[in-house]
Amino acid sequence: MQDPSVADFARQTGLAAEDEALLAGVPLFSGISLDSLRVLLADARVCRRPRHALLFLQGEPAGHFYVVLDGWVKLFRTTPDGHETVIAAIARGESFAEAAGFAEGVFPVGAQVAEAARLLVVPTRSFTDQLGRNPMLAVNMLAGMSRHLRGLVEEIEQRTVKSAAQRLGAFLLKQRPDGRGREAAVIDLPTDKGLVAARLGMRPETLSRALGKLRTVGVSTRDRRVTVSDVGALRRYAEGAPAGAD
Amino acid sequence: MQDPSVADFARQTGLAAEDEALLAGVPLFSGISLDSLRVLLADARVCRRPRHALLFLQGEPAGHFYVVLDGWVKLFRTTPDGHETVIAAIARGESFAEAAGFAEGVFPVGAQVAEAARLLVVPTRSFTDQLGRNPMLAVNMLAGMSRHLRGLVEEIEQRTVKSAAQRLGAFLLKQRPDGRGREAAVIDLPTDKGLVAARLGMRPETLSRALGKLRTVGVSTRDRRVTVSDVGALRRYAEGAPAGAD
DNA sequence: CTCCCGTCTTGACCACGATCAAGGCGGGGA
DNA sequence: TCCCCGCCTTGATCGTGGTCAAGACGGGAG
Repeated sequence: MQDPSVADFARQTGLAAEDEALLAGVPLFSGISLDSLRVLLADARVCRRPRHALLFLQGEPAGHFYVVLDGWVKLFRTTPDGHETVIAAIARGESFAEAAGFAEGVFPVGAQVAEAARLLVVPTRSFTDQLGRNPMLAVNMLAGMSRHLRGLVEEIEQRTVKSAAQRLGAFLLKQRPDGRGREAAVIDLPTDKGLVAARLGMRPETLSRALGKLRTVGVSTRDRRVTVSDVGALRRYAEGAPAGAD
Repeated sequence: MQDPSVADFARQTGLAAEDEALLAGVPLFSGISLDSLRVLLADARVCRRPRHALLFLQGEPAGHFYVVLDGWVKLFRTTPDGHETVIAAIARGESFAEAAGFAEGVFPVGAQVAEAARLLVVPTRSFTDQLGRNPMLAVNMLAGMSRHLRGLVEEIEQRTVKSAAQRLGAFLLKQRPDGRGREAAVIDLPTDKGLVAARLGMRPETLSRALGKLRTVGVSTRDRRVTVSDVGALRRYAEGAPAGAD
């Protein structure tokens, strides 16, 4: 029972039905109804990019921003002395270069596909046009952003309060395809360990050692495949006090 | 040569002329013209509160948010085991509880005046009303917020890359009343050292030791009075590599 | 098959800041 | 006047994670 305009929306943008649920969950869009989202994103388009594809370079003029529908994207900055530092690793269901969504400018970092990706590309122009036409939409978006801002700040600040192993545990639990459960689980890391480490704000060596520590709570690894023998125990460890995992 | 409406604005809100410059510099309002700000804040009011005054408690319904025009405000959360932890220390020229500005809800933390304060109180209702009436204003605000978000994240992340002493140095330089200069300077800490430590994300003991380290670049302390013998040297230290301050 | 290279792991070491503990100093009240 | 109680400083110790260095492992090309 679909409104024809919904079908149009899907056809024009290239979005699959299940993508809409994902979009509704993007932090940037929290507080915006699905109907409003369809209006806001009428001119957005889906595109696919293979691993290692360059999306844009630092300093390039920006006329659009992105939502990751699938895959991973790496944001990086090229240091004066040549090599690149990873600024962030963007996962499915997250947006990046959002600042380019509200005002044109230049991209402050470069972006490269780390795992073959499906991306939603949103042009700045039509996005701000629609926001200007729907004032309450803009206000809702402000509300969502300020909530998001608080969350982000808290998350980054707790990088000091949670140990590397705990953060890794929380990350693993987020990757579980099936939402709930208490028994065993097998998780395939969504990207290579180096990038997972960057995502968690640690060095690859530290990630390796963190995986080692998690062995005491029933986590074993082979290449990218992680086996959790007791999800409940891992959850308790990830949320509990940094030290004693008894 | 002042527009009469400007005078009205000042009379109604209780804002002094020099406060407007401060407001224009508030991160939340970056990207909004002064004229628009006057509209947006028409229903805001200035109030004074003495040291230790409680502004609101965690969980209270929120119908307004604040801008600090003078003084300091401490945000805290009361832990289950009784005593409070400082979440943030808000300085002159910063806003807090902004999330309450876009949608009513409850305050997620408590707020107490740490140094006698002049505050601008902005009612949620009239604020969102005005935003709804001026769509481009909301869009500009979104642009400002997303820029601010990036800045905030970067600042917090560099808590890992800069040492405690460097962060303290940068903080001291920000406190200088006179903008530029290379010679000596005397700086009075804006609040007690415990709160300064919280502001910089460190323990009081660490602040004390950081002041000790700064002695090697010509910084001396007596109570709240800090004397910098060579501002340039301090700046170089604060911005340079974490280690060798030779 | 062998060589090479990139990814990952492991070990040794170190710097930083948190924590615990012990005092110094100063101001306010009885 | 004395005492007490904040605030601040200083010392000793410790856990965490970054860094440097050395291999292990696996896949692809020659």
